[in-house]
Amino acid sequence: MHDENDNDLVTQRRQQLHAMRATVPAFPNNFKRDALAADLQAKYEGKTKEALEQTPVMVAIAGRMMTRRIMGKAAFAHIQDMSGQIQIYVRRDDLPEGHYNSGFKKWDIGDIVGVTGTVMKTNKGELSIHAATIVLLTKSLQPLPEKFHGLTDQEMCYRQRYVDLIMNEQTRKTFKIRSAIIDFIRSYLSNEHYMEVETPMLHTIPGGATARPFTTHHNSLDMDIYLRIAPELYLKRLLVGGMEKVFEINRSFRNEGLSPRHNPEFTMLEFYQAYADYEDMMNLTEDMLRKMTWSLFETNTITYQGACYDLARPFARMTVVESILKFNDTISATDLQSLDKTRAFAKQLNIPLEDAYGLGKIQIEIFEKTVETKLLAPTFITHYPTEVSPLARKNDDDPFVTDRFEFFIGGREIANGFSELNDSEDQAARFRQQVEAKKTGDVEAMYFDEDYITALEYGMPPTAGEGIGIDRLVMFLTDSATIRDVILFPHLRNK
RNA sequence: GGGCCGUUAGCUCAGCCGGUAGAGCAGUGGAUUUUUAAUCCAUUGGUCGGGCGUUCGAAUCGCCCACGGCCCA
Repeated sequence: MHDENDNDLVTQRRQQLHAMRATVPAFPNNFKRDALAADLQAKYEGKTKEALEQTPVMVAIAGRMMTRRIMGKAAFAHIQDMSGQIQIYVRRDDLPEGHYNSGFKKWDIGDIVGVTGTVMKTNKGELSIHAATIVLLTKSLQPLPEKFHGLTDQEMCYRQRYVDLIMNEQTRKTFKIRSAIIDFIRSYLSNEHYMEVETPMLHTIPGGATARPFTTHHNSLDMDIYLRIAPELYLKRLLVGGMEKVFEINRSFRNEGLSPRHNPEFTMLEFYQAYADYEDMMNLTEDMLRKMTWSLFETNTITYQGACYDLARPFARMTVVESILKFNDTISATDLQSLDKTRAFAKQLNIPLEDAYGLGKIQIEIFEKTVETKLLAPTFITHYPTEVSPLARKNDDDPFVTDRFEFFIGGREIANGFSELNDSEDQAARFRQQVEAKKTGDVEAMYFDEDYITALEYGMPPTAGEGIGIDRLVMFLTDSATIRDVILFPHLRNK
């Protein structure tokens, strides 16, 4: 930010900084801390004021000054570091000459300081550091939001996440949990002997999902390329190569609208396991989520947006058709076998239909409209129509559907998995259907990926795979209403 | 895409039957050696999101636009 944009508060602070530059190194980097606020709280909270006075403990802490109360020749302030906050007690006569009046008293809330001193307790019982020295490590030029209400403007929280993180404990907590979730996934899969891999984000043929890609251009090759919409087809090439258990925690990109559940870039876990089927994936998912919640919260009961979810109980399982019947009294199982009757029912629900839609696609439209948001308790929905599952293996008993499931919790899709289609001839036929759909105007339909077919022709073992939406999972486990609350820098329009 | 709500000091918010903009916190000056939303006295600070219109006069009424939020598709 330039001087001409400064308000009075910034101008004052800039003047202080300029005055400081003239006398001392303004941004020193030689202060070594040896303690974190939360560790000190944990270690010394139980000690009495007297005990701490009898055996003084010297520590060095550093962090941002969040509050300050000056009472003449003594003052209190709170210092915030990555672990939490701790109070400091600063007395003029206990500091080197000049440090109090010409230093500390002139600094501002928001400044980053280093403090050495002894651990003490105040008369009111708050653990504090009695400062022996205090140095300014970084001058903050921008004033922080008000101490009591903090930053509440959601737009500002997203646009200036750094301020949100400084001010809001809940935001810090959400992203700590996000990190812990990803940690847990890595260790869980690693423990199951999965190998973490990295596949391209720049794709010459976007594939692995039905979605519109972002397009960009490679200058020296003079070719259009796409940001990946999913890593699936590359991961399955690795299965052909003999990597029998792989996973990738991937950023994928889809060129679609923004919503409380959609960000144009999002994080997915995809994992694949040879000699497994979709039921193995469901079992793994159930086990992993149960252990995850226990590992994170030491409970399997999760509160999300006021509702309670028990992940200890077995997750429900039902087919797409069963779920439609459960939530729609006015259509029968036989009707759902009939294209005409199902189409009429969808029209009754005001679902816009294309002529090209077959029975399976219409069933899924009905499912999304009437079932999805009602799947609150953890539920696997299985037997997705082959028409809408171009990469999934057909069911042996009923080729109209595939060996596929999606997982729902809180009315929201979290995961999608299936027994993989490893019949190269069937896959080629499915791709051709997708290309036809694209010709008739389906912008989300897939391209024909010849190299992927070639890979399958070398032989991919029977395999099952799954994708889990990490952002949505984090939303659920952090009680966040929107995806923007679980992405550090969510996409917003330019102001 | 449609509907509703919001945008006023650095932050959190009043003001909205039109009559020259206010509080708290932060800041500034002063008092204060155990405070914790510290306290006490004094005080600075605003293109009222942007534009156009109505009017003698618009933060306030109307229209358009931008950004955000919620709901619906």
